Amino acid sequence: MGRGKIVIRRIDNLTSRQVTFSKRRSGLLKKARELSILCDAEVGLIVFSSTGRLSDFSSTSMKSVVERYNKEKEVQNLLLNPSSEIKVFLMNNYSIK
Amino acid sequence: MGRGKIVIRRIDNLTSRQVTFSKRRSGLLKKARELSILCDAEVGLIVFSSTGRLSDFSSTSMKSVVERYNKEKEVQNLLLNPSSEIKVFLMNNYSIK
DNA sequence: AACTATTTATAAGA
DNA sequence: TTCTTATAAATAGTT
Repeated sequence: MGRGKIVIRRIDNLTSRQVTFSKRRSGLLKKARELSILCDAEVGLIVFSSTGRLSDFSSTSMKSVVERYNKEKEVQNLLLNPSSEIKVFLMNNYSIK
Repeated sequence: MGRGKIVIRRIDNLTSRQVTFSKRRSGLLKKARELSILCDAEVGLIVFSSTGRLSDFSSTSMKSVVERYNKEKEVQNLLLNPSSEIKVFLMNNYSIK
């Protein structure tokens, strides 16, 4: 989106990289916020610049988003493990495959 | 960006909300990835749809992004507390204000 | 920090 | 849901 098309690879020039970071970080945060509002989604976004500066957005709180993420990943891991006794139990007792 | 301009508020119609979610989620994940590559940034993005489905992107691992985030927030909290002895120590011994 | 030419994202429609 | 397309929005390169 701009005067020219670009290839998605690391920008070598430091100044250009910082300018692009500044512009795109704003855009990304805006779009994260819009998605959460428009679609009633829970969103957490963490960005560290190459110089280590932190930007973040969360529709609720980052803590709750991350906790929910960790819980979901635990469940996914259980279900991904074919030999998991818990998976077998869930398959046998619920509609989970 | 589309046939008409929209206001950023929750989309009432379920179908429209799901369609918009699908499109914008893709766009957001893409832009998160692009930012991390172009600008050498560490990015973590977590999205739960209104039905609870998880999407995520992380340039490194979500675990490391979240750990870095938590560390940074701890430091910020220390520095934000004016009476913090640690802050006073840092101010006196380093160039931190 | 602004400006704009273009690209990209996407809202609405098929 | 997938594809299309007109238009809005983002942004790359410039000033």
